[in-house]
Amino acid sequence: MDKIEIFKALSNETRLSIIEWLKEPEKNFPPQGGHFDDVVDLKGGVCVGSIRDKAGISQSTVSHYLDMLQKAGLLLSERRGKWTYYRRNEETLAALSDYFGHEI
Amino acid sequence: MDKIEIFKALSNETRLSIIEWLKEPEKNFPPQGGHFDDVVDLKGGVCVGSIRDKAGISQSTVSHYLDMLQKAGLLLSERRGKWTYYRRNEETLAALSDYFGHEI
DNA sequence: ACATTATATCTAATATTCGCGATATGTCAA
DNA sequence: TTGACATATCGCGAATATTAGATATAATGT
Repeated sequence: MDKIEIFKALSNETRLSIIEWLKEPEKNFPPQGGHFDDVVDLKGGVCVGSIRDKAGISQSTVSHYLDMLQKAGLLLSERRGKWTYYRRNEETLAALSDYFGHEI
Repeated sequence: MDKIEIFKALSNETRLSIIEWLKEPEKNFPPQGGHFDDVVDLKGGVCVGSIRDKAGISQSTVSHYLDMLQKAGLLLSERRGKWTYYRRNEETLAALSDYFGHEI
């Protein structure tokens, strides 16, 4: 867990919002995965387009942001057909919360 | 509590270390306030010079860093004669810990 | 095979941060 | 009141971040 990389990733209004929005995906985004015939478990993941719509920034920027958050260990992604679904990496977030509770 | 400003302030190895060092000032820094005749309560504060020595960076940079950390609400400062003593602002740090425990 | 759609990557202009030396300010001691 | 010391501020070039348009890749449907 690279704390510096994590704090840099969180040092931006939009990126911090993405993390917060993804805490309650069904509340903050439209239903996901309606395109699929068979039922797939998206684990609360949200596709890039939905995040882009919510954030109101360009596609390339949101893609870059999601990559930064993933590289920092804050998000996980899974590709399903044409779509990539991003969800929170609760493991890292719990470790971070732990860090603040004890080290800081 | 401006979270973005806080995360920016913590997005630097030296600045994050300063916050950690100041959790246990007597362990990480030489005894403070030896210059004073009468006993003054420094509340665990450490002077800029000691922080500069520990961090191994220039005086102007450490002064700037301490200012950033203070503006973000993470540090408090108190001037005593020629020296300025910096200590943690536990109120903000507790609020931040709370944020991670609940919002994130 | 080809057009369409979703996402990722490349490129580049602009903005911000980093970290230092130089200089200013404030404080004390002689 | 002058000199010495601690800290703060200024100014700057270098490095890095921001953000978007253009383009590439990957998957799907016809």
